Amino acid sequence: MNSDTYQLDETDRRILLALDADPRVPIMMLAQQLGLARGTVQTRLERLAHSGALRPNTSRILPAAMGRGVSAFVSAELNQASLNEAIAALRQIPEVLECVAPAGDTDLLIRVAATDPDDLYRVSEEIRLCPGITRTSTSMILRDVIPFRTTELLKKLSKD
Amino acid sequence: MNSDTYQLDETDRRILLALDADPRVPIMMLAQQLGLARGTVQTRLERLAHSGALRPNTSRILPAAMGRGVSAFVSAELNQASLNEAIAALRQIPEVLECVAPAGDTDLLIRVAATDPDDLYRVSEEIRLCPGITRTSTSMILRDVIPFRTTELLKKLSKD
DNA sequence: GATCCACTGGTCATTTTGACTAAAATCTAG
DNA sequence: CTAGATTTTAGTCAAAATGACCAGTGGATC
Repeated sequence: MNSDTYQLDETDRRILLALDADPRVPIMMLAQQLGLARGTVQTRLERLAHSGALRPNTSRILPAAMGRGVSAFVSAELNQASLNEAIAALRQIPEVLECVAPAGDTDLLIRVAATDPDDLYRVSEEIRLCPGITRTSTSMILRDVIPFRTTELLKKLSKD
Repeated sequence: MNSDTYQLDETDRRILLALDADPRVPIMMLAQQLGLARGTVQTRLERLAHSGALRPNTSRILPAAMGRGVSAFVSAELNQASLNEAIAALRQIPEVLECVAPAGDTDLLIRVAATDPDDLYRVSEEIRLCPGITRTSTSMILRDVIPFRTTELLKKLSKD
């Protein structure tokens, strides 16, 4: 099963929404809250976990609590022949929180966290030195306006 | 207590790292794995939860499992006088997964999820019509190269 | 030397878990 | 419409985990 094929139904969505409020809530409470049998919730949760419909888990720690209060996006252009090496190298850099490949001039958009502007400079240098990367451009994140969420989308699905 | 002041110690990091593997693991198992008394882990977990060091929880569901297989970044320029209205309007759009304010020409960088390119167009239109937003530019995400993670950073802290 | 603090290792009653049932309800296809 | 498949329910069980306690220990700080 993979995320491309598995589609959530209303029950899945309700479970996930409830889990949104507290990810460690006991299954029994969930079942009560949702008016489902415990076994149902238990089965659904197992199915979800194995379905590939969930993002890989990451501790919910804020970079700021690790002294990494300075975040930025680094856009990188690269020699596309060495894409895979570049990615492998980026994966080794702990300050790289995330990386996506967008369409357009920017080949890779990399999210990083640093302790201060100086450290940010160091990290972006480290990225620029990754094999295949030809150019980078760094843009500090001034404010986290809407933190990542899927809740609203889940709610929307439930409505229609 | 807030995320700016609270700093993790080695024990916190070990707990978070263990929680990384399985966010719903029982406290008792955690304590065993880490060689700590149960009470200690219990206290730490409570403290973490109230410290503001954790990101707001979001269900780990992948947009793709909600039929939102098409992701994109929408960069928006705006009349900065109406920043707050713009943000409030964006928050209402379920397809908006995240939004940050970077330094530079782009005032807001908005991450969206859509069902297909057509839907993506609709969403970016919706964003363009938000109060104060003067210009948008949409760039599809071709590949999620490194999914969001803080694990490596946590590990790095533990090393030095 | 006294005080504070976090951690330990222990208790307790209560709740939750995982792994099972069998029966009812719901879906699906011929 | 009906037979078969699948899900959900509601129930069981022993084992484990929970939250809320406790007194005792060891390290810092004053």
